[in-house]
Amino acid sequence: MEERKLSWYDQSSNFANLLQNQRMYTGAHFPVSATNQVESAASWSGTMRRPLFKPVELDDNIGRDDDDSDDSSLRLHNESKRRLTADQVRFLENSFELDNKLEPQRKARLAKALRLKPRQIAIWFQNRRARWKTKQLEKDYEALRSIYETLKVDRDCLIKEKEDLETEVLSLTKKLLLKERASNSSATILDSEISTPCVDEEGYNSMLMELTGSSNAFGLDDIDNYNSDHRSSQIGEVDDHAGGYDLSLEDDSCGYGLLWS
DNA sequence: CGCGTCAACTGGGATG
DNA sequence: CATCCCAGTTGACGCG
Repeated sequence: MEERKLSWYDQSSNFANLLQNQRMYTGAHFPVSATNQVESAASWSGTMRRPLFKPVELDDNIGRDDDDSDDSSLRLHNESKRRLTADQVRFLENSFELDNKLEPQRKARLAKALRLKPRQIAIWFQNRRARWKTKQLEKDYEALRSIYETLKVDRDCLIKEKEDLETEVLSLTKKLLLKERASNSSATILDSEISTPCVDEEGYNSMLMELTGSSNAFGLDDIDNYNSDHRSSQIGEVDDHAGGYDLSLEDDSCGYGLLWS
């Protein structure tokens, strides 16, 4: 026990000495409130609102570093599970901030200074680590949840953007096909005098029917597939529409899904 | 009285 | 084997 050689240690029933030692021990600075600890250390239960630990007799600790000796007498026989004083807790908190692990020497030192049993110091540090871990998990969870929410919003925006782009692609493809077919079909109709009656008001409906008949040449199958995958509701709508024309191309009516949508 | 908090315990794994 | 740590639990206590 090298601490015994230190002058502060023999007077360790007071916080000021221990505070000094902690500064030396870690080189860290304590908050200003540490002085309050020193002052209030004089009266153990001065500001307490409920029953507190009766300070352990110093003799109980001397020469006994072992945790598990006869601490069972601590509970159940005595009035068990009394809270530590605010000053004790504050001091332990400071110590915990410096280092959340507890070496035997430090444990003994704290125990003497706070008039607690080493076992109590160890238990306090264990419980404190558990509380810290719980809080840390909560923080991590919140951080992850925040990231998740952000990513979700981004994802939804991207999906919407993708859908808009796909719609635009389809629209442009349709226009392109119609344009190409229009330039071809005018010549075709003139040449071969197609007899199929095309009752159209807007002109391009007839071209659509022709387009359907030779869809492969224009890659319409791909678009049909897309429609059957993604636009089934629209296809139904188109089918109703197409039925009105009494087409002989019913089996390929999917082709209109794209064009009518 | 239910609930939350906290000191203390238990049991098991890790380590030297 | 002694010791430490951790996860889970218990029991006392205070509060709304």
